[in-house]
Amino acid sequence: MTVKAPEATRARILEAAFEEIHHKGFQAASLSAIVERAEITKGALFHHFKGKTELGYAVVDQLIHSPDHRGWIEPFMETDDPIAVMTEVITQRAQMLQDHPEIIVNGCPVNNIAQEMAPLDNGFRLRIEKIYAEWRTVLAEAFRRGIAAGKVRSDVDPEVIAFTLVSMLGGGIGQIKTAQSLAIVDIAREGVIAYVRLLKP
Amino acid sequence: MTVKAPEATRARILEAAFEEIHHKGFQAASLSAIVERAEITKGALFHHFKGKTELGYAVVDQLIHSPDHRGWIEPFMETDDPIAVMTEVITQRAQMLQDHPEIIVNGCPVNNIAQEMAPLDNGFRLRIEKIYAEWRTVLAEAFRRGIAAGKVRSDVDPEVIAFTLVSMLGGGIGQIKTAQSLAIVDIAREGVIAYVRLLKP
DNA sequence: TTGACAACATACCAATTGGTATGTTTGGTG
DNA sequence: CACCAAACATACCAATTGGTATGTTGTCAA
Repeated sequence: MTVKAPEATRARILEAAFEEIHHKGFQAASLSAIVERAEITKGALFHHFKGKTELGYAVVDQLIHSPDHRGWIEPFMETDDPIAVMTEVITQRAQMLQDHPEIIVNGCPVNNIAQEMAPLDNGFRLRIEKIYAEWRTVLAEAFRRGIAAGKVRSDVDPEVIAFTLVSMLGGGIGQIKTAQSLAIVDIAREGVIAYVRLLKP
Repeated sequence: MTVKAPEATRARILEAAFEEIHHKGFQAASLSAIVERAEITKGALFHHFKGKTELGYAVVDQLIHSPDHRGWIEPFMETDDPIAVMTEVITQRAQMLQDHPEIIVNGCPVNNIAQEMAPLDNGFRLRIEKIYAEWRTVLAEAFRRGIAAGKVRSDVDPEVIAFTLVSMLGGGIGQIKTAQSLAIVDIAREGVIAYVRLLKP
């Protein structure tokens, strides 16, 4: 690193921190390991971030914009047929797990840090809650439109469905991570599809 | 501790370790803190357990027998109406959360350590998988009996339902822990009840 | 061209970690 | 009663942790 490029350096630190945290968890993540992974020094790290906690916050703040997470949100933002969209999305994601088993082993980054840090630090908790709240809101509104369009049963509460779906996906990843078998990915996918299927009028 | 009572001492260590791990996670759990909490010394701890990992294994092994966890399993072991039983159990548990907000903040011990340690250590992973596998099996068999008894739709796969319910509960606790609001407990309960309701013939 | 400040690097720090070596005490057995 | 292994206690260890103090280097405005 002879060239000075603060934005690029910051991005590399964030990337290295994200991977270290994704693999080890936040508390077990080592700043020395992050520094090594980013091929910089502690001087650079502490120049860009006040401390480990602030670095963690920055990582979480960037999670909400990650393509991986947006893929769960944006397909539902305009549709009035969330059942069809969810079936598509879950099928595509399950397929992706076959090729990239990394998620099967290490789980969803958002879910991981949520489970670990939400009870321990309010800064983390509020940031993660923001992510989940947006997710639930988008899903709920999609199902509301679905009901209005007659494509979803009208005797269900959209917000309850949204919460349940987020639970199902987060908990599913957790079980997959624990089982570490490809067979259980199919079961997880079928579970979600069967659920939304039951929501048809 | 002047009196020597190895079994009692071991139990106290396990209890202290359980609480420390439940609050901080396994990796962040400090043996010194556990020693302090159990009001013993490191000599006693390392006399009873080979090291931190073995202690963690022992804690997980005991989780499967905890009354809190058995309460999710045993009610389904004989019934042929799992929908009614789940509605009962979830209602009772949601009520319990109102009085004991500790779980709302710190989450389900099994779920916590599963998320944290399953990817990092195969010893943990296998032990946790055993817990989940038993849970899924009992639920699946209950729903199989339910189908045979005509109390559950026959066009659903019991194993898929079992997996989905475990996902829903684990993920639900995760969201509750992040949201830390009592209102969301109601939504979580309604989500589970609405789901099993849809499974009626 | 030259400051001057941001962007880094190096070398260190006290505190804490899991673990160990070496005790001392206790309760049961011969 | 003697004694001996099990059940603890005390004091320590090297390694690692997040963090800091003090540099050096590059870049851009004046």
